[in-house]
Amino acid sequence: MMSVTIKDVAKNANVSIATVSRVLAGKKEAYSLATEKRVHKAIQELGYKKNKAAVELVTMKSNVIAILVSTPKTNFAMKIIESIQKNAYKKDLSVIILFVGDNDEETQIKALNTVIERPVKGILLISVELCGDAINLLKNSGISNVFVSTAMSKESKFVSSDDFKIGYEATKFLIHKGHKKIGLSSLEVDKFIGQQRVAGYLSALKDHHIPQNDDWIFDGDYSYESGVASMQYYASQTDITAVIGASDLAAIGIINTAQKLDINVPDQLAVISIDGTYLVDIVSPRITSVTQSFYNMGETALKMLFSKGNESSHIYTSFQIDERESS
Amino acid sequence: MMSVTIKDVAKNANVSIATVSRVLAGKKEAYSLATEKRVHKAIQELGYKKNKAAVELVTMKSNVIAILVSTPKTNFAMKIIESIQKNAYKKDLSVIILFVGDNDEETQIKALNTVIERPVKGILLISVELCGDAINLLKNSGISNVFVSTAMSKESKFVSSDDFKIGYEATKFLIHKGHKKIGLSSLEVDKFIGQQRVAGYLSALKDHHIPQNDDWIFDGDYSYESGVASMQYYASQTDITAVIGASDLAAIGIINTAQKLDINVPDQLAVISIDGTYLVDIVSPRITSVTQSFYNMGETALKMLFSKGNESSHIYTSFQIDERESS
DNA sequence: CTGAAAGCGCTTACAG
DNA sequence: CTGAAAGCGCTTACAG
Repeated sequence: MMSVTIKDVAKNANVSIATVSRVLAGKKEAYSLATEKRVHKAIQELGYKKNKAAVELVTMKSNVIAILVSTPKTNFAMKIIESIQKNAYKKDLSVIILFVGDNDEETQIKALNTVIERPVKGILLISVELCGDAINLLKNSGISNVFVSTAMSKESKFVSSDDFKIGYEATKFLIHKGHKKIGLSSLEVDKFIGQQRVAGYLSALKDHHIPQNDDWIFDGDYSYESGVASMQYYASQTDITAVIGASDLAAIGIINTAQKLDINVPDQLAVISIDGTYLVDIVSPRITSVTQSFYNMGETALKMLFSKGNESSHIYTSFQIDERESS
Repeated sequence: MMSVTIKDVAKNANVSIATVSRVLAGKKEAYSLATEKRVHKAIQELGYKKNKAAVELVTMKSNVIAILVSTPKTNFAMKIIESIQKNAYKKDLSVIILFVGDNDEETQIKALNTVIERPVKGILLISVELCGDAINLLKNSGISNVFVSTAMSKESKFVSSDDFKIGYEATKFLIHKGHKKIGLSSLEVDKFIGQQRVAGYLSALKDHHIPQNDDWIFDGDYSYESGVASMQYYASQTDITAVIGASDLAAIGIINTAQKLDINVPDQLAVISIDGTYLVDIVSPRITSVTQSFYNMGETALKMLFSKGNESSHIYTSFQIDERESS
């Protein structure tokens, strides 16, 4: 199928292609009303669509932004994507989405190459920690980029919650409820976010003069299964009375396993989750959560992508604690 | 930042740009090993990346496929997208994702225009019913397309579950459990999928000589809230003993509301959901479901997109009933 | 095995 | 207000 080009429109409207291009671009001063009408009529008649590839080639830029997102173990990434998508749409930006493995250098490099091969306007990376070579590739590309939800290194732009503060506030909340033996479950303790939350957790304990216990911190991957495993462990090896689930799904795993073990939530075990997606409201008991503002996160990331200046600006989006039935 | 082009590589490797192009394309017969090595070395040194926009312009095709997906009310679309994404990745295809309103002609047209403006290889439409003008736009574009999860009209390619059969089998399952008063909740009764499921439901009742009752069918939109509303209605206006939730979320809404009303699931009310995503396993009671094969659906859709021939081929992916605790 | 050249569909100074 | 022309970075017959 031969598609209709700017030439066909020009011929039909009896003007030059330059004029058609100007009308298309809306350079008002550059053509008469009569011309404009003829061109629009021709476009209508022929069903003409601009060829973006040609435009991108000649202008060396595009209105495409790329999202790299790690294959979901949790469910919040979708919310961020939705937010980015909606806001991008308003600004006439197209969105390319690529899933990458979280610690998989090969897919990271491949995805980045795919993206860099076209003149994308910017790259958003949602909860992916980039491997060494991938970081260099991204830097050398010179393409504006923002890390979302996961803070990378100090030299990159990122928007996320303040995970230290999340760890601190979640812990403080449980302490104020009278708990002294508090678990911290299912986070990746050797990754940036995990470290921040652990640090915040420990800091809260310390500030309240509560002794810490390494056995209370359960390494995991934010998944439901990880929550299940942690609860089995906690029940058999510890005497905690409260636990912070590092994600909603992990918290649900904890609660379901507790119920199976005849441990009443919240009476025998208080649970608070981190994330606060719709899941916390549809399970029973409804889960008290540290609720992150994912929608705002996506919106902010998009703004940062186009903001001039500081290449290492960090923005923390707000979070709040929503008390429900599990604590 | 001036990026490096094929010219730079040619100069560095001391060959023509035609040769560089051939090496890049891997046309083995067309260059010597020595040349190949020099070119690859130059590419390495300069950090050259092909400009996709130029390639697309000259070849008039791309390896981009577009996904239009309706703004999620349910949670299964993500599974389909994940599947498409993974399989596309293997075939070196990039994926553009656009969210569109379900009955929103404006966003549908805008999204389609965005997509058609570049030489995309194909368009996948996940659970979106296209409005009239949008349908024409898609057809006239001449771009290969497949509807996923929602069957459109008979003239388009689609892959989905057989929703008549789903309605039939879900109903039969409950009948075999001894139920005669069976609700069908939260589906859009005036859309294609809803109609199919209703028809299957009625057919199963008829085949088993069970009288139908219009009051048992509750119009909705597959959402959690819709499930909640239906249960309030059923409890006050009907005496059903079993109900089919049109999505997992709807079923969860039904169950949570039943519990609030002191109606025991499954003893006083049996519940079966349609979808069978991970949600059915993390709530309590775990929900018996008609489990659709979303992963397979995405995979199949991608294959259909590139299959020659029949422009109106339909493929039904399989489903199964998984009995759990809610029935 | 290799290169010169045409051409893909646009945009944008430049000249009028 | 308008057009002729150069050029974006590639691919691919064509000719050798």
